[in-house]
Amino acid sequence: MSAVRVRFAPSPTGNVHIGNIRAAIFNWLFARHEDGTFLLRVEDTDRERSTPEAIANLLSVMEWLGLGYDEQPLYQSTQEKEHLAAARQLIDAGKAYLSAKNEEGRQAVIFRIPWDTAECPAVSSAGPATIQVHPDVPVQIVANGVNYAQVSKKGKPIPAAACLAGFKDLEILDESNHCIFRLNNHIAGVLDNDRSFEVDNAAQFRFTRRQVHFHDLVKGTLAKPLDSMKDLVIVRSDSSPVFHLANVCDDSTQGITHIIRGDDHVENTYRHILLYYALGKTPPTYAHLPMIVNDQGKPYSKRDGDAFVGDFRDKGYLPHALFNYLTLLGWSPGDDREKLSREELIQLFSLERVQSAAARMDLKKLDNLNGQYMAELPFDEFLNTCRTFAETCDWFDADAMDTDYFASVAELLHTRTKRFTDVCEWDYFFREIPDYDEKACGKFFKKLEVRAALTDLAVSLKNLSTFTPETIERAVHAATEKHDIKHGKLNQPLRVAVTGRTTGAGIYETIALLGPRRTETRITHASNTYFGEI
RNA sequence: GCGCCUAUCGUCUAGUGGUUAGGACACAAGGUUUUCAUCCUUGUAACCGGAGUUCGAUUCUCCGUAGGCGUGCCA
Repeated sequence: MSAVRVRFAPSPTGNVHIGNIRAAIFNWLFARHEDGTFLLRVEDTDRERSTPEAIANLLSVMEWLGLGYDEQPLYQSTQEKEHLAAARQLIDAGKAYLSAKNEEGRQAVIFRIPWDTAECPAVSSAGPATIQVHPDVPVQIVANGVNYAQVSKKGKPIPAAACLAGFKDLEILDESNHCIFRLNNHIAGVLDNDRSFEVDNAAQFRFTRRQVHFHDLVKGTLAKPLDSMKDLVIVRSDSSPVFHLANVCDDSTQGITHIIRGDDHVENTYRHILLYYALGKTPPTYAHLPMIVNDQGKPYSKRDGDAFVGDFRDKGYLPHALFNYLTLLGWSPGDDREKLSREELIQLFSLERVQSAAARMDLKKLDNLNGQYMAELPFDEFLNTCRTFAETCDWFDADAMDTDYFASVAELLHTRTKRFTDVCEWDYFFREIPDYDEKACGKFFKKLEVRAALTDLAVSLKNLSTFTPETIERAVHAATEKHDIKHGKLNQPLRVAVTGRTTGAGIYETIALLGPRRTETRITHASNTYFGEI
């Protein structure tokens, strides 16, 4: 086992989303490829929204997809003491401070983006910088940062704020370029919260820009200037730890070496890295995955019901088909292979090959892949799952069901089933009279000779001594010749007369399965109902 | 507004400083199947725009454009 330790850290607040589970899959694949450890951490600190049902759903979805985790899952709610201790540590070290009191007289804990970055190798200088400032709005320099107004293109003031650390060596200049304030002269007092300043008539900031940077395994080297960051709340005034703190603490205690997550977290990463160093830890390696978007190219929202993993299971997809399809969203093995076994995926997976643009779900392609997996499913397994899905269909009658007959239907349709929900369309095998596609009836029952041939067939099929695909084929052939119909031109009318529809398995096999009685009844029904007047 | 990220057929993607820019899904045509589906063959279809570097740019750089993410006492 290698030193690699990764985790999937969902918050159990409802159904598991497809984008989430894709992150889980990539973590799992990376861990297995590296012979490392894959952990589950349940971020259940949102007590209002985290429910036992959601946790059960999460666990069942992971099991369904075969995403086995190593070690016991860590429930974040059990770590609150550790989180608060970390906050205490930061306060004691002067790296975090308390907010102003709220109405109830309580205070939040705020992490200060560090002014002194000596111990933080992720911060580097980006050279001198200037920002235009609107003179109408006084610049405030206080313990929790700098408040000022930028100048819009139209010359209007736009409120802005950033952490103190963003403005190393800050000089504030007035409109005639005179320096009217030097932060370095006052920084100690400001940080200690003894001093604060309000500077009028400021026109420009001149300072040394510093930035946090890290190397992302997917996106390369990324950086963010400190003057676009603000100090952040790490413990709310009700004493509950905030995501950023909890996340960093737990990743640290779980010994996570690689954080693989959606790229909506890129911006958080800069803050997390700063937190790691402030806590005396070294941050892990990061890899940010592109988002999965809906067929409109938009981010999935709660309204995209299709996006829950459980829905794919309910819609009759095979877990490995979904798994395989999801690996192809934002990743490829580098050659033309697409249908890949789990072993192949483990062997081939690498974060370096992950795409950085968002990927769209293509349900058609998923269907195709699912059909491929479906076709090679062992028949017993196929049959059992068909049975489960059939039970949800309105035509299914558990008491009256002939299991051998059901199995024969399943066998006949096995290779043409793309999803298990297709089973519901097998209704024409089980109803006495199926629903008829009237448009198809109009089209295929038009010719007189076809009607006559079908009427003949109702009788000749009924009188067959043995009722097999071969004998049926001969009977159809005979009727075709007798009524001077071209080869094969009776098959579709016959199919419509017997099944009500234009597609299905081979028609002889279908009729053989239905049996002589039902066949005759249906042809007669079709004749009476749809042949109409001459 | 500001910061960051992204951009190859309709979709998922491969790929390269010089290629007939490859594959898959979808779509279309033909073939096999006396029928349906499968299957086989073929076809339609892409380097976001503009500059620059270069003998040569889809590939490198810059500027646009479009989209995404972030800018919370949400996660």
